[in-house]
Amino acid sequence: MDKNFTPAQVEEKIYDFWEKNGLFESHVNKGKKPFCIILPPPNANANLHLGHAMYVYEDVMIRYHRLLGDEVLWLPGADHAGFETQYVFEKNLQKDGKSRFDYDRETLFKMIWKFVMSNKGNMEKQLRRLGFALDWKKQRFTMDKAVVKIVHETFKKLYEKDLVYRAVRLVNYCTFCGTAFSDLEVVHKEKVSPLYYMKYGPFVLATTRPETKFGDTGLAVNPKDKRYQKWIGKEIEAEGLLGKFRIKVVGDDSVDPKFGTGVVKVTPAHDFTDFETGKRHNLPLKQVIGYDGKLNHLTGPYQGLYVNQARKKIVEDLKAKGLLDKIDEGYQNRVGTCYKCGRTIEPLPLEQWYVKVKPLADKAKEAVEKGDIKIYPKRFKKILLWWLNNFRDWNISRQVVWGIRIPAYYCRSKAKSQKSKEWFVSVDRPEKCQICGGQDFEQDTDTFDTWFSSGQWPFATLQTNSKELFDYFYPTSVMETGYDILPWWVARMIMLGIFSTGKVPFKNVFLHGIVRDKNGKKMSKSKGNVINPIEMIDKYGADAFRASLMFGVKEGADLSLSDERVVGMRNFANKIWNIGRFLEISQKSKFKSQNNKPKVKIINDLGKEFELEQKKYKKYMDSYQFSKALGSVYEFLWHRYADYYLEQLKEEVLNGKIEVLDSLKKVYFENLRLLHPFMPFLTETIWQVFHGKDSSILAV
RNA sequence: GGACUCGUAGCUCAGCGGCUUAGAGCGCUUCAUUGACAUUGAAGAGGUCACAGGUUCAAAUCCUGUCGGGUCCACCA
Repeated sequence: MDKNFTPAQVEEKIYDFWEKNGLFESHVNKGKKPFCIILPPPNANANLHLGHAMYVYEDVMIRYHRLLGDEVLWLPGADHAGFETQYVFEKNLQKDGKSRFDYDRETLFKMIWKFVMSNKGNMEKQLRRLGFALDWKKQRFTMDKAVVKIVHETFKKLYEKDLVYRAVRLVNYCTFCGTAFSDLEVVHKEKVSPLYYMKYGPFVLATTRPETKFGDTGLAVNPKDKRYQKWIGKEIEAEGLLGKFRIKVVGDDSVDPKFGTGVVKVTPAHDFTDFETGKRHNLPLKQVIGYDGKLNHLTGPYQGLYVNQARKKIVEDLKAKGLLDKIDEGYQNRVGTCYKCGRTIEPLPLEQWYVKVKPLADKAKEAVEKGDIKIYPKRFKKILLWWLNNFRDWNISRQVVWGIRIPAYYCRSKAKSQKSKEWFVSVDRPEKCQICGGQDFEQDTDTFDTWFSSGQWPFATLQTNSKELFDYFYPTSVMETGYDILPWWVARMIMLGIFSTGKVPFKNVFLHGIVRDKNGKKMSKSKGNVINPIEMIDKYGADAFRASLMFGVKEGADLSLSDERVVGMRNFANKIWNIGRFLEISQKSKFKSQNNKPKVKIINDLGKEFELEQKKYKKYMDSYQFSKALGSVYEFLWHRYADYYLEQLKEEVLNGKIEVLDSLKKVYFENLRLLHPFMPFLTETIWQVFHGKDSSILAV
């Protein structure tokens, strides 16, 4: 053995050895206890980041259970990540001076497919570098034909059970990204928005969005507000920028008499609250802003202006016409922005597919409350239940090319004759219209929200492998992922999993924290504090890097990563290596006969202490306290075994007391097995030094 | 406005189903060392456990409040 452990020399070889010998593979084995984790599929559009490295928690569980002798499956995969990927791809196009509008749908799709496939390969290589014991033969991609089929079937089943519907509502639309989003993709930001007090006939009313005034179809006051009661139900006449207009006044409880002047303009097509108010009072929807973010033909001279330009111009014109009462410049409110590009979200009316969430959430809630699914750390249970209680219906339509196209169709000839589309849902493209016999179908051009497909991941991956595999491993044992996607992914997997299979998708949820920089700051490209996991592996080895993500970290808490942390673990790895080296050198040395008695008591103490360590370790591992498990091995091997016992027994071993050496070796090997889930490359390398190149610590 | 979380050694953090001198990693100080390892060993310095009350024989640990970070959610136009 060399003086130091050099990870770069062994990691690739060892991983190949594992993979070639099928040590990560799993089979249906009724005689053994199944243990299964589905890897959260990384997006196939970029390199792995530290969030993915945190899946090391899964590898720890997987390898631990393999060593326990369970039948273990860790199933890898990749997510096409619809909008996200298209966004990344468009950024690349931009560098070449192109945009998505330069290509037709099919060409664009093909280009992205190619892009994704090359990224996917790269991503898989990187997962291997982390040492993950994944069963590659069973890997899946969310765009695999068989997976897509399942997604289609789920959609159809939801539709048939009346849990999916199509409706015109206001959606969260990003006019830059060109698509609608679900509520979760909207980030509310605190902003200073001037509050404009405009004159509306006999009233003055306050608004932050004067440019939507052309879409006003009513005014609202609180019915209890004595100042305005007499106007309720009447139409008023007012002077506007496009001349005189008449507008109806309604009474609505949602109006706060203390805000502004107590009078609100109702713009049902461009404000979520107003949309609801409008519905209550039958006010028409008048859309004056287009999906391109510009004012439309209903706005006279303002047509063609972007919202911000229009606002400026309109305020000027209002002033000029004496229609502006005052401006409160310091007003603060929260504005919805696009989580991706950061621009203001425009609420716009659009017809979309919605999942009726409540019935699904109720079942999910029951499963969580009953304990069919356990959540670790337990504080997240409350948060999950909060979400399940507060989800609104889920818009799953995305105006994006890259994704699973929604299998909904309408018959063109029928649509023409009836002037309205009647949608129907079909897993495969229909051949003939069942009503008019027509064959000219138009498929919905939208694709599914990525989370709609990834929400089906646990059962889709298993079912597309084989029925036997599904029956054996489902519900899976643990879902391990970052707490930041609890509502996006975990909650939806539970809802869709129960809906589709009648069973929970996993029995336990373990959530890890976010990796931050050494000062506890969030990593971001703009701050320049992003750490690349692969670079850390190159520098210190995969084992040291992996251990540094867990050592001394409370489960579910955020982690501050620094080089110093990894160095500490690199040193630990080297220490373990050198214990092995010492034992190896000792066993090679010639044994001289000895007269003095071996130090029996110390050896017995070592044995006892090891037993205690083993018990602690097991307790920690079985209760998801992996950091403590690692800590107990660290403490024992370094500070007890090496610093104390080895120092005491060193001379005897070097002088050839073979029974002492054997006891030391026994405890050492056992500890290698305890450490293996955390530091697989190191422990396997040492194992093979003592047990032969063809042996594996995993195959004992 | 609601919820969650954190405030412990110079730094990053454990400990928090109450009980001995409050811990780790890194950093720092002194010493040691030519055959396991300087990616080492030994010894050590360093903390009013944010603050104020309360419960208790006993609190960093439980409760209440205050201050200060962080995060998530929320249709105040």
